[in-house]
Parts: sequence; C-alpha cells; structure tokens
Amino acid sequence: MTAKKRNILVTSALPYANGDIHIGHLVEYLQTDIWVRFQKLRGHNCRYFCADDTHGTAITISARKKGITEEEFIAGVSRSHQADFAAFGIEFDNYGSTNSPETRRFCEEIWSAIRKAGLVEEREIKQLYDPVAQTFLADRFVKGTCPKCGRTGQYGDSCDCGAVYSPTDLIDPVSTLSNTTPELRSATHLFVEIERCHEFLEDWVANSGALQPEVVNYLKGQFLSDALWPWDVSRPAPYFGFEIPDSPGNYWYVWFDAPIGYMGSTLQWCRKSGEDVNFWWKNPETEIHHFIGKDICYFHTLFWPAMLKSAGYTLPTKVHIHGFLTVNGEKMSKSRGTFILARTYLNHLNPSYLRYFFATKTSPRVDDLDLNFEEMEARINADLVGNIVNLASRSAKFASVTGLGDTYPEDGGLFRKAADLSEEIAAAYEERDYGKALRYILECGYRANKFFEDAAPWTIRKELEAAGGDANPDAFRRLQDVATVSVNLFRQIIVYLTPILPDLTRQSEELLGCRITSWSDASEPLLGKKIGTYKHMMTRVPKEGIEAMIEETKNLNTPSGAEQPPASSEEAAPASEAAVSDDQWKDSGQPLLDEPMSETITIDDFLKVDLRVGRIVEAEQVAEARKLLKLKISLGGSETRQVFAGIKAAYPEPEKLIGRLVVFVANLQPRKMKFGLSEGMVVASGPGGPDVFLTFPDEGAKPGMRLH
RNA sequence: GGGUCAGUAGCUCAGUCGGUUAGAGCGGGGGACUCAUAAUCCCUAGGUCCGGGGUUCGAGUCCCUGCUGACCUACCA
Repeated sequence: MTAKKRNILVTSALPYANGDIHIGHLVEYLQTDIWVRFQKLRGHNCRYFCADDTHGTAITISARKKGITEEEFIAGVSRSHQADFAAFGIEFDNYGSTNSPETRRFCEEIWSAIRKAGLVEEREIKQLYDPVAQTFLADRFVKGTCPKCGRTGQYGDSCDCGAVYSPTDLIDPVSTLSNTTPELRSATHLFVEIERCHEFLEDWVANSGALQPEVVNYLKGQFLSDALWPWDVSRPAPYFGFEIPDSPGNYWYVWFDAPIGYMGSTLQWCRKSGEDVNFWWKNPETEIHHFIGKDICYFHTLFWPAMLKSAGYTLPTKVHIHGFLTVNGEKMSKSRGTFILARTYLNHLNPSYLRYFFATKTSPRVDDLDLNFEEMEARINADLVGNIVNLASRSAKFASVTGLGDTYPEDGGLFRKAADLSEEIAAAYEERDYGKALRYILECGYRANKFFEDAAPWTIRKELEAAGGDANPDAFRRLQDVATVSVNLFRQIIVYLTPILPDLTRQSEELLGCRITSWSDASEPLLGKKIGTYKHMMTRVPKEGIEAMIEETKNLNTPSGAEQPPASSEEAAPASEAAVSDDQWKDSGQPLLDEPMSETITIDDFLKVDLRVGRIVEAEQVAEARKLLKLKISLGGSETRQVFAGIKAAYPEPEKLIGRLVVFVANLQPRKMKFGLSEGMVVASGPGGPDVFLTFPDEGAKPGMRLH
C-alpha cells in the first residue's frame, strides 16, 4: 500500500425532507458508507458529509397539512432520517440541512460568481397561479383535460395519450392544492445560460475521468450533442427557500441549493472541528467524490460542475452513479408490500443483512440492483453464517482453550495468500466493486474452513483427553497451532469485511481482545493472546422476519391499515345495524362486514376508470389454467379485447356466456399473463371461487357505451 | 422513434490484451465428518456463451445484423 495519505471528501445525495428513508435510499447511503469506512481503514483523511434537502413547494404543502411551519416540519424529518441512518450503521462526519446559514453563504457566493461570469439572464414567463393557495403551480400540481384527446384528469405536462404540452394549454385546469381554477400570471424568472459552458462541459465529461463510460456516452448523446437549455433556477414568492439577494421576491429553486448543501454541511463541520473549508473544497490535493442515483445524473454532471467551475471550486474527482433498487425483480410497490421503509426493516431484520446483501450486488456500473428475498436469505446463510461466522465459532472453541501461540505456525502459505490479496481487494473497494471484493474474501473463507477440516482439531483434542491433562505437550502444541492459524485466517477476513460489516468487526474484536484499526492488520498475524469465549455473532435470516416485514409494509399502505385503524370497525357498525333493520329484503350485512367500504374518492378519481358495456363474443377454457377463462370482448364495431378472467369455477361452461353483455374496465393497463395478454377486466362481485357474479347491463345497453 | 446498457450452467454472476478441454458460489445428486448456528469437507451435475452473418490460423471476447429485456429520452429536467 502506498504511504501517501489522501484527502477525500465524500457525499451522498441529500434525501428530500418530505418522506421517510426507505430501502431504495439505503442502496446509496450504504454503498457510500462502505466506501468511506474503507478509505478510513486505509488510513486516508476521509470525511463523509450529507444533509437534508429541505426546500421547495412540496415541503410547504406537507407542513401545511400537519399545521406546522416548514422549519418545524423539516426539523422532525431530519431527526427521523438521522435515526434511520444511524440504525443502519451509516456514519456521517456531519449531517446538516440545506436550510442553514452555511448553505446560504455558499449559495450567495456561487450565485454572485455565476452572475459575474455573465451566465444569468432574466425572462418573463407565464405560469398558472393558485390564488387560494397563494402559489405558482408546478406542472404536477395542475390537472385538467388534455387539449389533444380530451382525456380528463391529466397532469400539467403530459397526457396518457402521449401528448406533451404546457399546463397553460390544459382545458379546465384545476389546482390540485385547492381544487380551484388557477389563473395565468406572468413572473420574472432567472435562467442560467449553461450553454455558455458547453465547451468546458464537453471536455470535462470526456476527459476528466470523473464519470463512468456509459454515463459519458449518455451525456454526449443526450445533452452535449445539442445546445444546452437555459436552466430556470428561480421561483417567485412564496417559496420555501432562500431569497435571491439581487432579485427580491425571487427564491432559488430547490435544485440550485441542493448540491450546495454539500458545501454547507462541510462548513458546519469545519466550524465545529476547527478545519478550513477551503482545504476541502478549494484544494487540488483534495479529492471530491459524489455518490448519486442515476435519476439525478444531469444535475451533478452538468449544472454542478459548471457552478463549481464558475466559482473557482474544485471539480468532482468522481461522480459515482448507481441504479435503482427493484424488489423481487419489480419496482417497489406499496400494495405488494415491497415499498419497505428503513424503520419497517429494522423492526424485523438485522441491518447487517442488508449491508451485506447490497454489497454483494454492488458494481461500478449504473445497473439497477435487485433485492430478492430468497436470494438474500440464501447468500447470508451460506456466505456469512455458514462460511465466515461459523469459522469463528468452530475455531474459537479450541482457541479459547489453547490461546494463540507466540509464533505463527506453518499453514501451507494460507495467511500469506490472503495477505497477498490485500491490494486486489482494496482495488475492488476503491472501484466500488464490492461484489468482486467479496468474491476474494469468500475464497479466503473457503480455504480457511478447508484447513480447519483437514487439521481436524477435534481428533487432536481426543488425543489430549486420552493422555489426561497436560501429559501430552505435543498434542497441545498441535492443537494450539491449528487454533492460531484458523483464528488468524478468520481475523484477516474480518479486516477485509470491516467496511461492510462494522458490527461483526466489533464482535470479533471482543472475541480476539484486540482492536482492528487498519487495513494492514490483515497482513500481521495476531499472536500470544488469550481468546475469549465465543458468543453468537449472527443468526441465519429468519424467514418469518421477512414475511412480517412485508406484512407490516402492506398494512402501512392500505386504507384500512395503521393510518386509520378504527376505520373498519366504525364503518362496520352501521352495516351491522342494517343487517337487523326491518327492510323487506332481509339482506345480510355480512358482505359489507367482509369487505368494508373504501375511503371517499372524488368524481375525478372515478372518471379515471373507463367502464364500458362489452359483449362476450368468444369464451373458452384455458386448459392449463386453474382459474382462468379466456374471453373476447367486443366494444362494438371492430373493437375487441382479449381478457383472461378468473371466473372458471363460477362459470364452468363458458359457451353459455357467449353473446351476453358485461361491464368492462376498458382502460386498464394490459397485463402479460402466463397464457397471453389480458387487455382489461370484466366487472364481477363475490368473494371468489365458485361465488363470482358477473355484472350484466340492463336491456337496451349497447356495446361500447360508457358507464357514468 | 432516438439513445445507453445488458443477454454465459436451474438461480446469482466471473471471464483481463481474441488463444489451447468456458469458470465460481448457491441450488440439485452422491459421499465423508461431527469442532461448529443441519453448519463444514470431498466428488458430481455437462451450458448451440440469445439467433444469424463476417474478420481471423483461432471469438463468449472484435465488426455487422436480428431478437429479447432494463433504463433514459421523445423538441420545458
């Protein structure tokens, strides 16, 4: 290892102060934390800074909903974020907030620099304004009818039909904040003419080495091949953020101050620790590493370097860009129970599992990363518990009897071999290729277990016992040798794993009676020590923990769940009364009890569902399917849809359905099923199985008619 | 429609500058052992390296083309 001590400043993207930390966030913070711990273990002067991203309209809205000020709101979120991070062992040197005097200081400095550089232009733009909520409306806060196809309930920027437009083009626009009609107002906005940095950016992107090759391609093809659009960095009051000093009534857009929050957080730490902020941000001898997700690549690879460059700050040494998290191969989903909050995870599973599993999946590429629970279980159980922790468990049992010898015994070159891997493993960590690092580390584990197996210390112990006490010093010596080797091989592995599993290191230190403070500890054997009694370091992944976590996530997200716990009982009460009421039909209240009413929706919500009268023109069994019938629904004219409906048990003779009219959900996203594409849904009631009852329109209805 | 990336054993992946019989872990099958959290160790399973062309003495590895998938983008990030 080179003796040169590097200065390394590291950041993770600032989490937005508008929601809880979930496992998707953790992909980034865990991989950054691992990288930082690695650099520190290598003896470098490394600091990790982060902060909450606290500005913008969304924060104001959330605070209002709770009836508190924005400052109160973000303070609460910050506490919760930091608690979650700490529980996962993510250690920042400073965790700040963009709503801080330190961040404001840098905003002002950088702003005046880009003003001076002639990058700022003013322009009038027309925008929808909500007079009730007293705010200008971003695209996603306006809904209305698409000017092209006439669909209702579309967002301000685009329609499901594919049309793209500006919110001012919407017919009957409605503010989603107040449900009132917004008015058109014009306002002055400030734009950064980033195109003036085009040449610099092109060069930096291509030649700095700061970006992954696929990112370079992406930026070149997607942005740098054309003129760069001016960047709108201001928002008119009221806006929760910092007022622009030379443009009263205007505020910096949240994305202007977010990356500057990195600097603000650094300064905060500098003030506490007596360091010079310029040593970290204006120093060619200091490296700056940003870890971000691919969604915010644009801001960090174009705007941010342009801002830094204009203000004379150090450009990023490396922007480490990672992909998104999927769960069981799909996007995280609230209803499937895979939109898992950090806290929910912590309620059921050991954070080390996730640290380890994410590490196995981490590569320097921008690829998405999949969390498959079965795979996670298998890898933790096999790699960590079976291979590595088990090595400690089995060797410590003997080592605690014999202690470690004073000289390192002959081990067939195993210790040497693992020590020789030191730089390769380090290189893999450095490149953020933790999966590769772990492959090397696990090899050490296999070799160590094999050594232990071949040496068979349990048979040596039997020799000892047969001889009775100390009567066989040779056997004792051999037993001590085996223990010394295997404990040391274990310790090497633990040194290498320390960035990923700091808790496991702590437990190992206790067992070994010796701290692990440096990467080079892996190259020096530990000798002449007593070894403590082994205590379990890690248990296998509890299946029920995973299930309970998913269950809890589902409950957090269903209307009848934790948010409104009394809902079902309250609503059930009147239904029970109905059951005993004296109406002539004597209908039971049971169905309503079985499936309580959903929460209230607006007419717009309802209109989203396009219900049509359809005629079943074909109906057939799907031989291999347990529950499905294949239907062809005509909507009149030549319009037909193929549908797979789970009604086989209720309608065992599909040919009897042919010709009948049904109510049909016509705009449901098509779904690929095992037997083909299902392009909608027929409406039916009942609990399922044989008790499914299709809904038939009254006489006179024609295929294609919409239900209102 | 344009772009980026990927497609290697049931699963997750490794395969450096093109070079000899394509690898690992998990899982499966068989065996051994008992120190250890049913963990460990040994043996084994045989995949047209997505398909098709081409370059080459030689291609999983380079070029072209097709297919499939993920993501981005579709004249406001």
